[in-house]
Amino acid sequence: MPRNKSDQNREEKRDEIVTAARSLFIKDGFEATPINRLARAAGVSANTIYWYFKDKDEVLVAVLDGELNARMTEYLKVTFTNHTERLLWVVNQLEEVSLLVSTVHTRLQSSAAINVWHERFHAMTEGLLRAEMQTLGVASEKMDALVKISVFAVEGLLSHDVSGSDKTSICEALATGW
Amino acid sequence: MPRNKSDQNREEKRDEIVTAARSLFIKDGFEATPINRLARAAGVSANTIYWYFKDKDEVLVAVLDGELNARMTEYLKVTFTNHTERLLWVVNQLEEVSLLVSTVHTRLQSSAAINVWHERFHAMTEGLLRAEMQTLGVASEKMDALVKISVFAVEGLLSHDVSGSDKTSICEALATGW
DNA sequence: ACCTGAACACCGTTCAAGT
DNA sequence: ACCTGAACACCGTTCAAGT
Repeated sequence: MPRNKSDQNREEKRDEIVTAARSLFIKDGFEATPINRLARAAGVSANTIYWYFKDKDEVLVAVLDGELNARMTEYLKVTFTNHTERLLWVVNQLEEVSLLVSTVHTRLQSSAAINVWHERFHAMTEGLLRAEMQTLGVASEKMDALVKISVFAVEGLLSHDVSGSDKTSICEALATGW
Repeated sequence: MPRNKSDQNREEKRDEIVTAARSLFIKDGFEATPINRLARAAGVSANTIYWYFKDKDEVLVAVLDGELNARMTEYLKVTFTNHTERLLWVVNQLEEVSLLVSTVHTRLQSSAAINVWHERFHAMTEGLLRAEMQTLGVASEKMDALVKISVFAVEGLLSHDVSGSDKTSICEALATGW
């Protein structure tokens, strides 16, 4: 059943706002992008954004969903030769949106919407990681701990910008143990 | 040489502000504590705080220094039976000031003062950890990676509140390898 | 339904003026 | 030197009013 014209326009307009938000949030950061500037970039007035989104955090969630989708599509297309390489790929991808990552961790506490998104994201990535590590023969008693350690290490790499060689050796240590 | 009266009063007043800030920042959080409320709790007017501190972040740095000092004094008094126990102790200590921890990671980007403090903190804790792990016979090529992984894992535990049993198994995995 | 200009509430910080 | 009341700048959000 085809959408009516009004609905189409609504989605297009919403998308324009999200597109503008994506580029600004990634380049300048969520906190450094006032609603006013976002509105100007999207070609609407500031309060119009509140017609399409409940609040600024909901705009962020839309951006996050879009980015996650794009990166996941990419991930499924790549073939990795080993686990270290896979972890490094993830780190590099996340580094391109590192401002988004730190904003999520910041707003987690004050925004229920971001909190929910963050939990879903962790559940998903931990699930993928667990499946991958099972094929590598990680002992099942240490599995849960190692999965979380890997996720935390990747997040740490993003927020503490570490040298490239340290990044590599950290991913290697995660992949091969000690 | 004794301080003159004016200097004494200045330090005492400053301390009163820091004491009020410590309790509010830890209980409610830095972001949820407007300068106004802090001023009222300290018994001064809002702008008086700017006579003693350059800005709100500098108040935070004073609180962080005080807390770090207190916890370090405590740390040196405790004797640990193994490395897992030591890591768990650190996690528990940091959990008592978890709002401070997440605020530091948040304000890191926008405040030079917090950034400097954060770097010093990491240098110090990584140094302590490295020394400890050397006595445990960790291979020196993996040392740097393992130190950073441990720090990141501890930070992850704080910001993602994980179950108690997961905490234990993560610290065990960090201490005993995989 | 969709959009806007104007206003509101909040917050960190500064300024002119006092002692 | 120390402190204050008042004001400023900024920002997210809402409201009354338009089409």
